[in-house]
Formats: sequence, structure tokens, C-alpha cells
Amino acid sequence: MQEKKKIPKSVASRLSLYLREISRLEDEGGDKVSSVELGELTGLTDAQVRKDLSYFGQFGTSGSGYEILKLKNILRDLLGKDNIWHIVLIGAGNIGSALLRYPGFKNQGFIIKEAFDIDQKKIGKCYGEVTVKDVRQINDIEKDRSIKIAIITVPVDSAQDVAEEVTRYGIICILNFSPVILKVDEGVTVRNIDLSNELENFSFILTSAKG
Amino acid sequence: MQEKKKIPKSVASRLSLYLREISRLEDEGGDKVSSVELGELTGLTDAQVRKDLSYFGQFGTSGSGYEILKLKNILRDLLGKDNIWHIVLIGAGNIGSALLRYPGFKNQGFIIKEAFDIDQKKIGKCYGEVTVKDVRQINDIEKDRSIKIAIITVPVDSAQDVAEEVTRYGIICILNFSPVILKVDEGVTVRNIDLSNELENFSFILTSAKG
DNA sequence: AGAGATTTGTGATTTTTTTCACGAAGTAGG
DNA sequence: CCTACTTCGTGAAAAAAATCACAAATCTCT
Repeated sequence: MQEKKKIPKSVASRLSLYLREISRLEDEGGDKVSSVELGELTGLTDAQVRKDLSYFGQFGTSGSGYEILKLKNILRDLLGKDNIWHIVLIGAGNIGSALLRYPGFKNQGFIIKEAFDIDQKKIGKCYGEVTVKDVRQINDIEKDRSIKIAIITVPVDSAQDVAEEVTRYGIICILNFSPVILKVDEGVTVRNIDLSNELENFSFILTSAKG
Repeated sequence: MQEKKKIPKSVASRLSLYLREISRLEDEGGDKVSSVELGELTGLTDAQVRKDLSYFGQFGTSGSGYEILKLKNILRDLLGKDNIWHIVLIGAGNIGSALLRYPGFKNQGFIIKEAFDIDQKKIGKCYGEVTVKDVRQINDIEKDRSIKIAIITVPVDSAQDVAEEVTRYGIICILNFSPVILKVDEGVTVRNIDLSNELENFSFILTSAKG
């Protein structure tokens, strides 16, 4: 049975989690895994695991569980893990430069190909394997149509401008660390990572718990 | 008209966003704001804005909108913004040290009070205003009962251990950057920031779009 | 091969979240 | 004060997500 139905957003956002735990099991020499076990590893219920996995075919075996290798391959396939994705990063400040140095991306098939900043002090610096260029040269990325993903780590005032610029040059996925809602064209996906937001959520929890 | 009903999770996660945009409007000298306008700023529909705000009282004015100052104060109150929250950070690697240097937290009332690492090369170093201590001294935080929030930026293998340790010493909110699901006691809240996860989500989108 | 245990796959149900749509309240201008 | 216009607040409806619960498939053990 092929892709039976369209995979819901909620399920899609968990694929990565499943793959991570499945890969871990494989590394440990595992062979099969049950929905209960996978649920424990991912913090989900067994029913949810089964329902999620059922969206992309039926390949579990009653009585024994899911074959790890098979499941891994399906997840890798869905997530396009055989591709290598090229990324442009704009803003080589604290967070930006940390991401440039972060080795975890490369292992996962994500390569930061270009980095830009507006600050003369940062331009020319090399983090990890990338040299920071002047943001005025950002249209360089237009030549390299393999770059579809941008990471934006610029101050809040320039984030919208940067988003508009990179989408003009072929970017269709943006990981935005700037605390602002980016307005982008249809067809462009934005995911926000807002650290203050996360902390304020704690603040809310801590505050309401006290009351 | 007090807290009418319990605020749903989905709404709680947006409070921070509302406050941010409201504060921005206030800085620009705004006075009133309509649900339509606030919807545009937050990327939500006007209906959702009204519904959300209705969870914590009715203070809009038909025909003219919401009073910015009033709304701001309510949101600040809900989010406990008059408090200052103390944080402990464990793992002063790429991301960890970037967070230590990041000035944005302090402005928002979040202060990283202590930082720990296991690596002798990092211990003793000072980032921002915090000096990294030896993780073996982590029980120091038990003395300072004002620290309720931990940021975990350690490698995946040690994350669970660290989580267990800090919760033993009074932490009840954990911001986890490590790509692993932390098992914590009831009453402890974990929020995960998983960068590879976010990128893989893009990978999924890009892959399925191609098909 | 048969009995009992395990585990999947999935309709049905429940819960949560979002959207709709409209009455009521308020504004503005003459 | 009246008319036309805006905008809120919210029940009701719809959509999305999670949970339940159980028949059917498979496994294990003797």
C-alpha cells in the first residue's frame, strides 16, 4: 500500500523524531521494535505511534512489531535523507556563528554553504568551514540554485528585509531565529525558533503555578 | 470577569507573541489596536485573536479595539514579567556559550546565573557575565532556590543524566537543545529545541514537493 | 498443530483547536 | 439623536489531533 493518505502536519513534525530513535535502536543492534517501545523512546503513546506509522503504509507485523531497517528506510525516504541540502546563513552574531561551527548539521546532510553579515568586523572571518561574506553580495546565492534553505540570525529590524531578499533569490524554507513574524510569499515555509518565547512560556507556567 | 476559564495550551503558547507585538506597538506610540491589526502582526486571523484574548477577560471596546496599555499589562501579568527568573545552563559548547553571551535574555528578565561544563578547557572561562564552573559542583544550585529553569546544551549522551541531576536540585523547567526525549518526573516541564529536527522538516517539505 | 500471549491496524470516539458568523456595543459625523 | 460603519465577544460549526478499544494477524511454546 503506497502513501495512503496525505500525511497530516502533526505527523510530519514527528517523522524526524521517529527516525532519530529508530536509528539509535539500529546502532544498538536492534532488529524489531514494538509501538510500545517506540512510544517510550519518543514520549508518545503506543496508539499514536501505530496511527502515525499507518499513514505511510502497513509494514508492522502483528505479534512482533516493526522491522527496524524497513522502518528506517521508509522514514529516510520520506525525509529525503539521501539528499544533501545546502543552506545559506545570514547574521554571524552569537547564535549565527555558533551554528556555523556546529558539526551536527553536516552529519545530518545539511551543509551551510554560504554565510553573510553586514558587520565589517565579521566579514572575512571563517567559522567551521565557511567564510563570512558581505551581505551586499548575497545575490551570489542566486547562482547556486541548490540552496533552498536559509537560516536567519540577524537582529529583529533587518529580519524582514533579509527574508524578502533571500526568497527573491530562490529560498523557499526559512529557519528564523529573529523574534518577529516574517511575511513571506505563498510557497515559502518559515519555522521560528524564538528563545525568549520559550522562556516566557516557562515564566507563564511558573507564574500560574504560584497562583 | 476574572480568569474566566483555564487558558488552553495553544493559547498560552501565543501569549508571548501577543505581548511582543503589543509592546512594539506601544513603542511606536500606539494607543489602540484592533483584532485585525494584531492578527496581521502575529500572522493569525482576527477571529483567533479575539477568541484568544477573550480567555482572560473582556477589555476590548466594540468599534475601536483594544487599549494597548491595558492589554500589555494583562499579558505582562499573565506571563509574570515583573519577576526576574534565574537560569542555570549546562554545557558551554558552541550553542551554550552563544546563549551565555546573548544579551536578549537579560532584557526580558531572564538571567543565566550559573553555567557548568565537564571540559577542563571550558571551566573557568567567562562568557558574558558568567564564569563556567565544573559540572561536579552543580549541586551549588541547590542552595539558590530561585533557580527554577535549566538550559541543557550538552551532548546527547549526557542530557538525560543532567536532566535528572538538575531536577533533583530544584529545577522544574528545562529548555533542552539536545536531540533526545528527556524522561522527567511529573511536574517538570521540558521544551525541546531540536535544530536538526527543524531542518529535517524542511527536508520533508522539499522532498515531498518534488514528488 | 493448538492454546495462549503479543502486537498490529484502524474504525469510532473524544478532545482540542480553529474558523465561522452574527448580535450587541461602540464610534463618528452631521 | 439618528444613520452608517466598526469592532468586539462568543455560541455554534468545522477541522484537526489524540485516544480508545478490539478484531485480526502473528508469534511462542509445548
